[in-house]
Amino acid sequence: MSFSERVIHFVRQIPKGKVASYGQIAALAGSPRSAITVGQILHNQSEKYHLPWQRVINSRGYISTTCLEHPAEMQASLLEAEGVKVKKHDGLYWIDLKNCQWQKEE
DNA sequence: AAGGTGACTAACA
DNA sequence: ATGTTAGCCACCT
Repeated sequence: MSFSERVIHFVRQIPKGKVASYGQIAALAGSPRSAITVGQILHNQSEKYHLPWQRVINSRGYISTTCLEHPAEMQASLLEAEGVKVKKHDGLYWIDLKNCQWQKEE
């Protein structure tokens, strides 16, 4: 099972209404320093694997996509549609991790 | 197959 | 406290 497959596996486990950070997923997938790679995988694989890519954000709770095909505003509305409170501050979207971050149970 | 890259982070200045 | 920098490492070309 490759790293990307594990990433996909865990991203799919993020419950509706919650979010996780790239680092969090990377750690679950067994490579804590590969947060940025998680982003690459989501960028490339989200469509073909039907992933809830919008539930993965950076460690500060900000939406950090720079991808034109999947802009931050799209991600924000997807999250809002799931019940996640997305706030906007100076053109940046952010989520209160204290309330919305996914805590995976062991 | 090798090297560049980035939807990240944590550590500095 | 905020802005910048330098590691990171699996993915894609």
